[in-house]
Amino acid sequence: MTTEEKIFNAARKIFQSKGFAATRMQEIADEAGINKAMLHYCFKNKEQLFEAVFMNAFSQLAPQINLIFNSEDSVFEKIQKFTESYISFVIENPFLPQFIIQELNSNPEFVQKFMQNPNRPNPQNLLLQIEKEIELGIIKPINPKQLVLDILSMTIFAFAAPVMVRGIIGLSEEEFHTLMQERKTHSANQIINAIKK
Amino acid sequence: MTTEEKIFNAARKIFQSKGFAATRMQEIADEAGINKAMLHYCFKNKEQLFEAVFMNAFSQLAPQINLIFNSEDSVFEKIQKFTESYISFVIENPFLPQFIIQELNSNPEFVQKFMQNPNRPNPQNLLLQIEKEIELGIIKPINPKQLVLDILSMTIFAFAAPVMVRGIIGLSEEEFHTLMQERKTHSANQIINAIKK
DNA sequence: ACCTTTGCTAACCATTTGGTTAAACCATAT
DNA sequence: ATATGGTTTAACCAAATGGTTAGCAAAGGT
Repeated sequence: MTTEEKIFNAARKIFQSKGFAATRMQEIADEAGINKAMLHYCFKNKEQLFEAVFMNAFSQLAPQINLIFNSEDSVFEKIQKFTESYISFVIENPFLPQFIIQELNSNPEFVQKFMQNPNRPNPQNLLLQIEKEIELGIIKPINPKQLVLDILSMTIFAFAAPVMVRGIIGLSEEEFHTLMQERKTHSANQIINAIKK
Repeated sequence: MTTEEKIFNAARKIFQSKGFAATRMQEIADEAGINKAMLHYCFKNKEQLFEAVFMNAFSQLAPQINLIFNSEDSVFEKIQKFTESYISFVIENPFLPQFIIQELNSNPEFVQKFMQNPNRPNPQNLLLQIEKEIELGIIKPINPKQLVLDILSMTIFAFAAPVMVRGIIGLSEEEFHTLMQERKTHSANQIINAIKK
């Protein structure tokens, strides 16, 4: 592993658990097992190191989201495949959603950087497909944007606010994990039940 | 308005938009129009000032959540009333959800302080009621905890990750606001459609 | 009138923090 | 062997930051 990789991995670990403002460059250096000056040798400054981590995280998640938006499946199949693969993915990377959401909230100008990314999530196809299936009588008449938001909400929320969810519902770490496994199919079933005629 | 109130309001504004780590005591003092020393005259330190703001925010939200958990309504009615009143409330206080979620995530030990709060959200009643209505054949057989999580997800997510949602779906601030108005009834309808027999 | 308490501020302090510098190290080419 | 160029570090620096101090000013009690 190159020094740059060591730094990047350390930075990812610290940034993702503490956020940008609460992260100290010294802590990243310690975690990477190198001198603080080395950070600035490989990455110009804190902002640039953070941006590298952030863009990497987002480029891991974005393709997952695009899976649902751009395939040949029906809307129902897309919903099933998306919840299944998205939840499986974030169970392995539980810090990703809250990291991205938190930094996006406190740094809204970042949004424009994604919109330039070719991998950016683009719901145009899916929105049109939903309209079409409504006309065909497959789906109940609803606002397609609401449906897309439903899908995102049902899959992402628990990972965006795990501490709150566990606190309110009263779940141990293990019970939470079990609930998330079950959620892969549950959330798809709920959404499909709600919209199918 | 007393000086203490001026400080508290300034602190709320800054903390809620930037989070604990990124907030500077000097910025709070400027916002309040007083000297930095005055902050420490009224509040012991940054942590204690933050905790006052945080607890206040949570005590505004918690009763809303309890509304759904402890009334005499049926589950369907509870869902309708909860989405309606909760979304109306957070439209007026849009920073609250992301503030609470963010600080809870980066400070999980706070959870225990709520659990001592008498107003804490307690879903026991609702969970039992859901089980009962399943037995009565009113609701399809599902895991009651999943249903509670569905309700929270569908109502809160858009306010927890507004920047992400607007970025992905592609909404102006105004379109987002309209979508949230519509969401008061949409989310309840979706959930009820999904579970009613 | 005089003292005490309370509200408030300018100036100051110690520490932390992001970032720099100059020198050391080390592999490779000559 | 020696020079060269990239890699790494200890030591350092300036600015920012949370917090303190000493004292002023006004209100109230005696």
